[in-house]
Amino acid sequence: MNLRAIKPLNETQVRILDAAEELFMQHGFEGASMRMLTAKAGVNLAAINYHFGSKDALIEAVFHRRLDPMNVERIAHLDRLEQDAAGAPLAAEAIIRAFIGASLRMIEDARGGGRNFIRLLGRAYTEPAKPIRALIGQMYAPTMERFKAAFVKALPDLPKDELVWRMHFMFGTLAYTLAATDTVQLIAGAKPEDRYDARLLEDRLTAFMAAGLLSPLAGKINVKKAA
Amino acid sequence: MNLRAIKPLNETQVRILDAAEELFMQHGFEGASMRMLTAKAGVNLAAINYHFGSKDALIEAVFHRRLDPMNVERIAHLDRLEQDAAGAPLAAEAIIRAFIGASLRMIEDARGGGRNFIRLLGRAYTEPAKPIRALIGQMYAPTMERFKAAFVKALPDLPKDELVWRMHFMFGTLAYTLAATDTVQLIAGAKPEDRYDARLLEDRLTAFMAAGLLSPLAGKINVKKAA
DNA sequence: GTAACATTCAAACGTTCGTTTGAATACCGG
DNA sequence: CCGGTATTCAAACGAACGTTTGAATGTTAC
Repeated sequence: MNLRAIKPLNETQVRILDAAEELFMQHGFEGASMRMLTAKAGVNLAAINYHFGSKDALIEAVFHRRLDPMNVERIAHLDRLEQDAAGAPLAAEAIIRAFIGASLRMIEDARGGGRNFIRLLGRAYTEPAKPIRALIGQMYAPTMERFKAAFVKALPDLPKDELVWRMHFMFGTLAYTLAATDTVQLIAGAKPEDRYDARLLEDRLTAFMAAGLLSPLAGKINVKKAA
Repeated sequence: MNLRAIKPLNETQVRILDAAEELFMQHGFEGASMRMLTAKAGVNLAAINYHFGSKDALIEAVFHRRLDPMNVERIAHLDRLEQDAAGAPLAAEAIIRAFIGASLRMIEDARGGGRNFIRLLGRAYTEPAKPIRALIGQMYAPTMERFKAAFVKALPDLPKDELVWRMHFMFGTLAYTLAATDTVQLIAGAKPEDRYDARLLEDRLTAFMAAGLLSPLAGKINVKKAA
């Protein structure tokens, strides 16, 4: 699908990618300048252009390094589930966990850059710059198709456009939860320390999403074109 | 609560705010330059600094113009519901509608700038720049407290920290849905034209959120500190 | 050891950024 | 009609932006 990971990264490239992950997360893609990035990485200003070509290409590389393996893992997980089920329909909760588990496990990578990337990713979904949204979109498209097919099989009675909407809502819930840093504190006395208890968060997210996905049809909804 | 709306806006200020709403939504706060903004508004480059003081102050003004009345409306709606109920507990769906209705109704303001603002708002929740997140946070804090109290009364059996998490998830679902422009098309053959059928979208969102909010406790979740 | 290549480095490139200035014009109470 | 305030305007400010350059340094192969 992508031929990018075939050439291994040297140390300088890794340092740049790690710095970019953190600074893009903190300041956004435009807000993090080449000088900030190279200073944080401890490399020369010209190193990014030398190793990646341009700032935009660096942004691409940041996403490819983490997102490609993440989506591979998601699909592999789903394949395994279906194989074990041997034709029987999967539980919606299991499909949801196959999708969100890859993200949440990376959050536990506390000292590595994984957590930075996950929060960056949550923000990228609503990034204004078109090229970035397009990049994210094309990186996710095959995974989304795969999971949509799995949901269709698991929920044969749910109309397709209703499913699309509910997948959209689920995706939003996940994206926002990953991106949000201090918004929980808005609502109440937050305990940021257990936001990153990935196991607990996965349970809560799965319960919320599954309930929304399986909620009964209102009946009214399907008359939209009959009027 | 805020003393900003007391001085009426002249035409130049309104033109600037409208242009800012659209360009901030399309390009982000850093991506939309003073020259772009003033050109779109049809005013001189110096007009923003003259009328608002700085670009950052303009950003603040953009949010205050729409968000303050929106939160006033939300709380008024909730007050009315509780008054009509005369002490009886409210349905969770009704509280949810009181919150999301104000946003969704503004989407229907098709030719006005309301739709632009709503999509901008959806993005601002995950904005990297700290001052902007802080601004949004303090503008929302009282409303959040008010709605949290309403949910507590409506769902007395739901543990408080569980409620906070579910409110967080609901907020994310809404924010992402408002911000998303073409991400739905990721999932399947999307029909962007009915994304802005606010009535239908409100039904779908309410059903999804209410199901998540009311989903049964997994039991396991509460053992987190007992272990 | 030296030629060939890869990488790092300091410096500068032209452009665009947000903001400021001071003169020109519009508006308005007397 | 005039004096004073409010607004608009063209021009310029210094700073920061992403990128390029060419020399210096490291690395590898023979």
